[in-house]
Amino acid sequence: MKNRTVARMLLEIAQYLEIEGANAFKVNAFRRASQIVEEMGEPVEDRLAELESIPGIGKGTAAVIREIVETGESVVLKELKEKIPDSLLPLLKIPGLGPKSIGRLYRELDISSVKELEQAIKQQKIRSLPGFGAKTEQKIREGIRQLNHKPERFPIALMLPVAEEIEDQLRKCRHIRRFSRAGSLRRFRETAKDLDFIVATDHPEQVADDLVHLPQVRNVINKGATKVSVEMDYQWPVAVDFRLVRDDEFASALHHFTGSKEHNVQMRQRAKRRGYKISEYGVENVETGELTTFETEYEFFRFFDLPLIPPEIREGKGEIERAETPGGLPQFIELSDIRGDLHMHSTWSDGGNTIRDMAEACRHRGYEYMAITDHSRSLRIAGGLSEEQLLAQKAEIDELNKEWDDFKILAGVEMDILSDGRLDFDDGVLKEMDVVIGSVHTAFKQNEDVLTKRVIGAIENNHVDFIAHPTGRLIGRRGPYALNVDAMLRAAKETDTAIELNANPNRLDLHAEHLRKAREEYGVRITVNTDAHSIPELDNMKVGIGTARRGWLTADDVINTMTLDELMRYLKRHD
DNA sequence: GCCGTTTTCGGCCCGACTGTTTTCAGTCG
Repeated sequence: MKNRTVARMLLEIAQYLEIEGANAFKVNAFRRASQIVEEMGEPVEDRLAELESIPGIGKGTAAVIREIVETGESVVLKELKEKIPDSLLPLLKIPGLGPKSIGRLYRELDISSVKELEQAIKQQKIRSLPGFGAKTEQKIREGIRQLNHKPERFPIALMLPVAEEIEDQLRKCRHIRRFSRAGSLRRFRETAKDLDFIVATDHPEQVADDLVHLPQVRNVINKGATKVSVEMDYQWPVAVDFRLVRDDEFASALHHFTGSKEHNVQMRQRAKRRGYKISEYGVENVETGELTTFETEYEFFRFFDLPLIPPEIREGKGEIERAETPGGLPQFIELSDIRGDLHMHSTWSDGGNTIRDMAEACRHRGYEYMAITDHSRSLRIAGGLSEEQLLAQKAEIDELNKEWDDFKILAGVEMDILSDGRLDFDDGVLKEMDVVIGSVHTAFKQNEDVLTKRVIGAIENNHVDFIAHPTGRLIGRRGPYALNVDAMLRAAKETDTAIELNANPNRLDLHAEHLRKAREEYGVRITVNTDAHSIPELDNMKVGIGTARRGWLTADDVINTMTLDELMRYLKRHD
């Protein structure tokens, strides 16, 4: 029984209870239990004896978990399913329609599926219900339409350029004192539902007018003195919220709308214990009613005796507790710690720019080194290099390196790990290269055993320095292949081989949870690289660093923060 | 259902917005 299955069943219990109209806190208890099981590092069946000692799990939920693990079923869930048809659950996804309304629609109009709901709307049955009206009916209709036509969340690769474009516009707006992105994009979550911006201004009405006239606005959802919601026209309609606040409210609003929800709940619980109330406007002393505001988030956290908790780790996953321990939070990696990019392509294989252009671009970014790592011979579709071409390329790199004394190009290769587990070049070639990357580009469908052996085989080769985009997933398009990540990390630790965090926003691979595991459980070295196929893609390092911070990484965990000398010693350690 | 350096009972994060209402419930973030 997988943790995911147990979590899924607990969540279903929560959803049925919610529709039934059960106590909201009881619902929340099951939802929380579901999340705890989902995020548990080890199999839940190994922890059956100590379930009640986990915060958030008590007598009730522990009994249900044990029952599910031991019998595969839950009596509670079974009984709920008999009372409430499972075809009601999809209705929970309709925006604007919540569990209370769904419960009433079912009990009073006998509606038990999206189809029946659509029919009832057509027959104008909804508006006849007390408390519902014509507008609500239309809102539900619109909600169903959205559900069918729009992905729920957009990948960060799509949202980042949109956010950057909006920020360019905001910089040009008059009457704006300062602004910041907020929400899940500020936390560098890999997908986002919408975009949030906090805007400080003394003239909210004028700014609101300017915002609804931004070029890409296609639809104004909502326009008031504190909030402007619009839909912007990109590949899909993108929902964008602007919160207009006074300058002294800016820090509190920014914290509030950056979230995550779980982080905010924990901060508010902490405030409450101390006799304060946190809102988006400031911190209120419950006894005196006095409101404290802050110039910056740093001051906000300091008010609660905490260091600044970076947005990227505000997920309610132990960051507040860790900040309080004597050691405090780690010193998280920053973009300025990166001294070079160790994975990129040139016109020699499928890249768009020459080696010289890529080098100048890297030097311009303040790097001390970079590695050219074009594809190897088997990857024909990407113009993979033969042995001879690889050595010729190395000669070109040696020539180029004479031009700078403050910068060095390392000669590398992104070598295919073939489907039968062999490597694309033999050791004689590999030992000539400064950087050797092992990558899986074929036979993604292999089973876990075969695929994991392929990757570990590459790790065990003395010349392989790191494994690129280890799980192969493409966010929103293709899931990871069946790699046993724990087994890979163990092998990487034993051989002191690094693992890549591929900074391409379509990949972000390894993802944040695996990175945190790599650091905290295995102590594996990571390398953050862009895998750039053209100069602009070198800027993806920003997203990579955001993701590294989500994974709680420090500069010491990442090999391309080393000086050139340190790095060369590290790369040579096996040769 | 969960939880307790104020509590084993009585709380459980907070506010805005919307649509339906004469004072509020539901939904959302």
